[in-house]
Amino acid sequence: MFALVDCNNFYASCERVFRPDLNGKPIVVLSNNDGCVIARSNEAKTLGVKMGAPAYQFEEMFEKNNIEVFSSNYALYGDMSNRVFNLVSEYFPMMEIYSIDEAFFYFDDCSNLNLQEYGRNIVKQIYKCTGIPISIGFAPTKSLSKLANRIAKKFPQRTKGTYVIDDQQKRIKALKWAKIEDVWGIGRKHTKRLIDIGVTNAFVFTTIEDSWVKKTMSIVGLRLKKDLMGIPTIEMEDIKSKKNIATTRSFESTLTEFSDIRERVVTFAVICSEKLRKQSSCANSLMVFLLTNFHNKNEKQYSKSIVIKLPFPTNSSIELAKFATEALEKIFVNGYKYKKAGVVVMDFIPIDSIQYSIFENSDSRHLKLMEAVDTLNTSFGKQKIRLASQSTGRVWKMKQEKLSPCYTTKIEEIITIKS
DNA sequence: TCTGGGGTCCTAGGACCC
DNA sequence: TCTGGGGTCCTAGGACCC
Repeated sequence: MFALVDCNNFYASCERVFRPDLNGKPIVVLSNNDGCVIARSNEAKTLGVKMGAPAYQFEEMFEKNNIEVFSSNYALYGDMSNRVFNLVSEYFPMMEIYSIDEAFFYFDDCSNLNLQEYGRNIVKQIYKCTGIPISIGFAPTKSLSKLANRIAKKFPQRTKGTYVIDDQQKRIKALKWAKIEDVWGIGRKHTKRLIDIGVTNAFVFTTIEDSWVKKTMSIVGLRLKKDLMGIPTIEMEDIKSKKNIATTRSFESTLTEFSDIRERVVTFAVICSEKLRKQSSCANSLMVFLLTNFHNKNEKQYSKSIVIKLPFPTNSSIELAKFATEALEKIFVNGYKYKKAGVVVMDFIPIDSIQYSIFENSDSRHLKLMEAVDTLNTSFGKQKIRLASQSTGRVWKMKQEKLSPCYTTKIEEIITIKS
């Protein structure tokens, strides 16, 4: 049996944990730079706030309906996520963290368990210990457990947060209930193609020809079909480390000068290096991209990316910053108003399997230095030690006007209890 | 007149997820 | 004025190899 555990309206729920006065009130959480709505409490959903809505278009509406607005606080959400899944993992033998607010669990034998009761108990315990409401879906395959979870979330009174698909009748009933666009793995493009041939729910999807599915949706679609039919096809994965690491940002305003953009690209490369060192990997290649504002139809558009192969694998901030600058020089063109850039590092190898070369200029000498930099930045705050090519005085900042305290990760911001 | 067959690797782009 | 960021997997086609 698989179980999918998903936190309800996760970011909004995190904001509520230390602000019980917000229970029952509408909350939205905004993306970086306070750009778009990326999370909503149920109350905000009911009021009609759409996922991805640009915040500036809704300011009046937020005000009028007393919607509490937050900038995203990833330190808080990351920490709360760890708390939740550390606790849930005690109930199952196998866990696959799927995202910040979801994880799959698997167990071979649950014949002596009443899953409905087991799940409800977990939901209750997690809420009691962390303050985060979760939902659980049990089913014999991964995609069906996603669907079971959706049902649990949609009918909280009836399900009390847990739904189990454990026989054919329930499976078919659930599939018929699920609109095709809500099925895990079926996005906008496939929805359109499927609706064009009359497939409007998940059940009909499981009845169409394999050959059509394979041709139109590739092997991925076919696997999904089998999985929904109750044949376990999508397996548990043990994710040890990432295959790509990206740091990308929109700028607070448009930039035209090479030096301004270089400053940011260097910082992106440095952040990528830090993330690489955290997972003990070195990158063999690096990509830099640069974009104008594609929302602004009146401006000349430009978008370019470049991948460069590194002469040796590295996770040194100094080396990666240097290569990222070289890459940027190749794609930067004067005369455009740039809005976004990013650095992606790729082709990793574990740090302990690097072959150092006698002849090439490998960077083993940076290892100690980077270690020292990481230690200092951990103790004294992010980016306290920077490269000279990063900005020094005027540090550019994201717009984060509604940031909540880091209740669980900064000692100065911990809650005070008056008794 | 007539021009094989079987691979690998890389890249760009598409589709999806949260 | 203002529109996020970070991932995964798959396929087709080109270049190259023997």
